Amino acid sequence: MFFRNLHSWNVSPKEAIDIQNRLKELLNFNTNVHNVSLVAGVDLSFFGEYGLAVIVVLDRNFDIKDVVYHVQKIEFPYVPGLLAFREGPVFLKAWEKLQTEVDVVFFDGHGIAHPRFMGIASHMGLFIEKPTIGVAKRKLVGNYENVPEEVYSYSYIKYNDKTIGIAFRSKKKTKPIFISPGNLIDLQSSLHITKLFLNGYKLPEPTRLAHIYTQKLKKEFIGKEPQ
DNA sequence: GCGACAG
DNA sequence: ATCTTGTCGC
Repeated sequence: MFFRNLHSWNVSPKEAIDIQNRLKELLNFNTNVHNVSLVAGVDLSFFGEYGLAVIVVLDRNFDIKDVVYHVQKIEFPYVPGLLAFREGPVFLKAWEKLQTEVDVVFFDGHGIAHPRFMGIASHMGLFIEKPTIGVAKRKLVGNYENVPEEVYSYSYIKYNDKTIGIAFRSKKKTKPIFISPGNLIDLQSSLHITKLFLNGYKLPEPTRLAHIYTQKLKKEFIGKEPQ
């Protein structure tokens, strides 16, 4: 699949922050996402010096239509707020291998619910030029009021007087998940489409399945390839 | 200085 | 994310 390379990945943490501040001006949330038939879920696993990215494509019946993955060395350290610089390069290599056209892409991490509105879902959204949604298991920045215990209840995440996402109770007796738009989609649509792909678990099916593949493929890889 | 801190 | 088994609760 195609993607636009907006900058070099061989940068320092400080340069990465400058890039994020520059790219955030390119984000667009005024798009209407209609006819969502195929979506993709992205996740990564790690072993040794390597990272393994998986992209799973699903239809609205949760049937798997395609799966691609890519393994390569990880160059950037994990720094809260700079996740895209660690996982982005691996994801993009897997994205190049994808032959199936999708309507929306779910990422395991935040979209604009980020100190500079450039979480991995937003960052990758600018590269692949497709609607992206960030679904994280934990908060990065912002504040939100207590989310009622009732399923599907939610509260908005505020950061510097701006609404950046939603803390959403996706399953009974489970902590909320954090949903935020990446690029080319608005907050309400992000919530709506995420609900569309929930399948009885805390995390939406695209991301949940991508995670399962990421763990399974890693084990196969460790057993075959010499390290 | 202290607390927060995606994966 | 990853290192790792059982265990408490719904």
